[in-house]
Amino acid sequence: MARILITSAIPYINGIKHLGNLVGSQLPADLHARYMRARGHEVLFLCATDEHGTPAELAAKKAGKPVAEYCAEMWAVQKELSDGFRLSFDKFGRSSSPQNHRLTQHFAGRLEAAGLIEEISERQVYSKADNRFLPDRYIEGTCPNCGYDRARGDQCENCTKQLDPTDLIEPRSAISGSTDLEVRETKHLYLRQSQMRDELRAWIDSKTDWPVLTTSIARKWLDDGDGLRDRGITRDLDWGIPVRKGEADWPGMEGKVFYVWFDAPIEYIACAREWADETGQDWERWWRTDKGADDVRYVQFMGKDNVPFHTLSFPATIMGSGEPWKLVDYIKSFNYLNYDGGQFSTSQGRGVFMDQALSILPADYWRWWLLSHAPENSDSEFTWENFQASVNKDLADVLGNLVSRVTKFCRSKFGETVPPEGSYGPAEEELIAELDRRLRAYEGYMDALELRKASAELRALWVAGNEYLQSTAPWAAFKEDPQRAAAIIRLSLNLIAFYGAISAPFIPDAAAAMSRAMGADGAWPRDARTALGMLEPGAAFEVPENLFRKITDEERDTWQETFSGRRD
RNA sequence: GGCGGAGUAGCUCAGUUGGUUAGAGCAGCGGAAUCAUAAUCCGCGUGUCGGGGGUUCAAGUCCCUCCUCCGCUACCA
Repeated sequence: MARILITSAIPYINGIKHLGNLVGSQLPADLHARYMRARGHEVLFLCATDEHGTPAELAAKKAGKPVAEYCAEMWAVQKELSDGFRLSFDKFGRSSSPQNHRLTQHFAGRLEAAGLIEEISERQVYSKADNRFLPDRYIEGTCPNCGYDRARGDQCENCTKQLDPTDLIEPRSAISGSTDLEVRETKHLYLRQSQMRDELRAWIDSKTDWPVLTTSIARKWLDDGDGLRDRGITRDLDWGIPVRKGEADWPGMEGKVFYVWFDAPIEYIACAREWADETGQDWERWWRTDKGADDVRYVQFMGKDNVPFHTLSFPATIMGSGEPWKLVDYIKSFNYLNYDGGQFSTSQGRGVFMDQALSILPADYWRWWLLSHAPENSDSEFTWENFQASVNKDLADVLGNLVSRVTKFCRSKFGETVPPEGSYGPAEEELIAELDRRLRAYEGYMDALELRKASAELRALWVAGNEYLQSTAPWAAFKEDPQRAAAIIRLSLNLIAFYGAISAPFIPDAAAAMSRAMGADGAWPRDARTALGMLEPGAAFEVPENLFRKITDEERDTWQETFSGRRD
């Protein structure tokens, strides 16, 4: 038994996430957490909302609420949705927690003591009307290159030219439209990541088993241009973690807060403290290698856009502290899921969002499709036709119908108890051999975080049940040899319990229904032979409701139309 | 522009260090069965492996070049 620490990239507080966000981090993390728990490992699975930054402030303003109140409400919304998708976090925390305030300030103090913080005076655009400094992308104006009148301060979307806010002609605030802007001097703290370049590179180089996607992005940042650049870790905002040097004030930094990308990853640790404070558990044995965490395996899940922060900035923070914090052991990163020929878009409301998905169909339907089509090797695409086909075929026909035909046949011929008559023969031996072979393959893929292959193997395990049933044909055997039919059905009922156990990481609700109907505990099977002899002959079982319903062509067409456009 | 990923059957995708007739699921066609959510099972794949060139006894798999799509490009998170 091992101890596994799992974190999912923390979703930004600003609004409800779409399925592309879900499949790139939280959902595969949950699959791994559920699987590892089922295999008997001790798991701590953490996630949280990422609450600081300009977008949160603006969203709160738009909603007409104080930002703290807005975040608290949105946290509750996201929590409810993650529960709805059956994400089994041990703690769903908040980056605005007191624990994270203390820890973030602590890290800043340590980094300062280690000489890794530098104060830099810089000039930034300030909007008097908005009473705030404006990040580059919140400044709009006319592009000096192509004349596009809605170019942003960081880049012109029309001609793709990289810009500096001061390049813009007639710059205005993207927030209020005000042109009353001025450049002001402001002081910020920079994390001197460049000092740690060699250390970071050596660490990345040691991770030979990481996905290429992960390491190539990290190396690109290490080597791009003059190499890894220092990074500002403070902002002139009201909402955030006040800049402090550990417990002490930070002269000259009054009124400033830490930048979200500094405090957000630290929330991974703070979240464990939130969990510990609530449950009385020990968080240090998960996070401090001097206090028991040296044998923890730490796995992170994220979309590819988050990789630089998890391979460089956060490790730099941890290494630079000089304290024995646990570093990540494996980073599983994902490409993007596209939506029906284009991108999912939060700003345009294009695609399916978590709340909408659950209002249409239960979590298992989405979990199955998303996990079995996870964008592991390249971007992948969601289409309603594909979704309908997968759900109907895999879940309703192959798995759901198998449960239905077995339990209903048994009820009509033998009653709702496990028939004790008859014994297993060659057909059963053959099935057991195949199930064992496939179970081992399935476990191997799950261990290796090969999601698509794991799902294909699980499906093949379900298919093996149909093949067995088809070839042994208990409905025919019943006419001449009822005992033989009884043995086949007894095995098949055990098979349902077996599937209930091994399917749980993907489709927890249906799997629980299968286990419950068979009176099984859902424990991971040791091997097929043992698993297929688990149910007590003569024991009662229930015929469950159909596990999955099918998606009709009409529904598919309706949904395709509904979600093609704009949300709200 | 730079960096990275991808371009394989109608669709979604697999294809270890180059090696026998390039695979899976879905869809399609034919058949079996009728316990079941008309659900299952069996059989059927002549694909310029994006184009071109090269290395090799042998390339989807290595090298060069071109084309197309996508992502990132660092104070949005």
